[in-house]
Amino acid sequence: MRTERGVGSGRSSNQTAILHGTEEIMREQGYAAVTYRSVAARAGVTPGLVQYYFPALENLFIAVLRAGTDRILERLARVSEADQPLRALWDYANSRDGTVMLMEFMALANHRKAVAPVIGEGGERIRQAQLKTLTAVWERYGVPEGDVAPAALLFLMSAIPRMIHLEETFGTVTGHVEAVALVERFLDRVEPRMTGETSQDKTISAHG
Amino acid sequence: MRTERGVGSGRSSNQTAILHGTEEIMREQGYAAVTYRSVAARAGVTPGLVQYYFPALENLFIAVLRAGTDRILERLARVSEADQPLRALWDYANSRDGTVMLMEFMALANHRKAVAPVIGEGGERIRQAQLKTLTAVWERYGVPEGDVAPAALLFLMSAIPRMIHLEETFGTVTGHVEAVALVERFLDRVEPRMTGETSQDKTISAHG
DNA sequence: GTCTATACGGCGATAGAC
DNA sequence: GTCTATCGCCGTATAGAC
Repeated sequence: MRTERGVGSGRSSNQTAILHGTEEIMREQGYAAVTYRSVAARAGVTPGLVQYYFPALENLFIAVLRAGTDRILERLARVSEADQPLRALWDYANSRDGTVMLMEFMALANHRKAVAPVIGEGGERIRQAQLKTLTAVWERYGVPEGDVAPAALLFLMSAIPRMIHLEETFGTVTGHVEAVALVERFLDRVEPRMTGETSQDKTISAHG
Repeated sequence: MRTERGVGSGRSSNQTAILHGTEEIMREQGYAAVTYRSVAARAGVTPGLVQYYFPALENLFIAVLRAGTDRILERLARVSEADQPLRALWDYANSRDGTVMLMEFMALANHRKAVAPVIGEGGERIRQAQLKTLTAVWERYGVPEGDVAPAALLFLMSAIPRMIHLEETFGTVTGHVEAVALVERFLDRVEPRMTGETSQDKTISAHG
C-alpha cells in the first residue's frame, strides 16, 4: 500500500523485518525503546538502513500504526457477521492486545504530533464500521431501548473497557466491576446469551 | 509535606519556582519538553540546582503530580458541599485543565515507571472521596434508579468526558454527543436543574 | 545546605561516501 | 540503495565553591 520510498508497490524483506521488529519492541518494552539502533539490531540490519526507509522515527511509527489499523478493520468485518454482534463488539473492545498498542500510540502521539491525526483517522474508520454494524443490529432487534442511541452505546462499549484497562495499569480500580456489570446487564437484556435456537453456531454465520 | 532533601517541612522559593515552572512547561509544551535545562531557564536557576533538589527527572515529575492531586482533593471537598453534587461532579469531570494534565501524566507514566503508582494512588484517593459524596447523595435522593450503583455512575461520569477529550485530541468524534446526552438526560431525571426553591444559591451551601 | 561547572555516554538527525 | 561519520541535544554523575 504505502511506501516510504519510491520502490514500487511492494515492500522489501528488510522493510517488513523493520516494521515487524518495531511492533515487537513497542509491545514488549514500549515506544520509548524504539530507536534506530534497537530496531536495527532486532531486524538484523544497520541503523542507517532503518533511517533510509524511515527518515524520521515518526515515519516508522506511522507505518506500524497504519498496518495495525488495517488489521483491525479486517477483524471487524468478521465481527459484523457474527451471530451475536453486540457481544462480539464487546469482546473486541475488551481484548487486551489491541488496547495495549492503542494506549502506546496515544502516549506516543503526545510528543510525536504527526502521529495524532493518523490515530484519529483510523479511529473514525473503525468506529464508522462498527456503527454500521450496530445500526443494522438496532433495526433487527427493534430498538430495544428508546433512549440509547447506537452511537452512544458504541462509544460506551469502547470507552469503558479502554479506560478500565488504562486505570488498572496505574492501580485505580474503584467502580470498574460495577461499570462492567452495568453493560453486561444491558447486553443480557437486548441480546440474551444464545442457547442454540436461532441459527447455526457461535461461529461466523452468513445472515448478517 | 514532602521534601526531596532534608530541609525541614517548608520549600525554598527556588523549589517552588522549579515546581511551578515544570508544570507550566508540561501544560504548554508537554512533558517531553521538561529537561533540566528547560526547567532551569524557566525558573531562573541553573540546571545543576534543579538536579540538586530532584536528582532524577522522575522525582521532579512525581513532586508536581502530588501537588496537583492535593489541589484536586481540596477542590472536591468543596464540591461535596454543593447544592447539586451530581452536576458539580459532572462539571469537574468535564473540566479541560485537569484532563490535560492527567493525560500528560498518563503518557509520561508509560516510560517513567515510578510515576504510574503515584497516579493510581492519587486516583484512588480522589475516587473514594467522590464515592463518599455520591453515596450520601444516593441516600438523600432515595436511589433513583434501582440499577445504577453509585460506583458505576461515578466511573462513567469520570471516564466518559476523559475519553471524549482524549479522542477529540486525535480527531475521533463519533458517538461523543450521544454519550454526553445520555448522561445529561440521566442527570435531568435524578437531579433536575435548580429553579431556586430548595436552598440558598447555586454557590456553595453548608447543608452537605 | 545550597549552588555551580564540567565531563560522559547515548540519542535523533544530517551530510555525504561508496 | 546502503552505510558511516559527525553534530548538537539530552540525563546523569561528580568535584568542589560558597
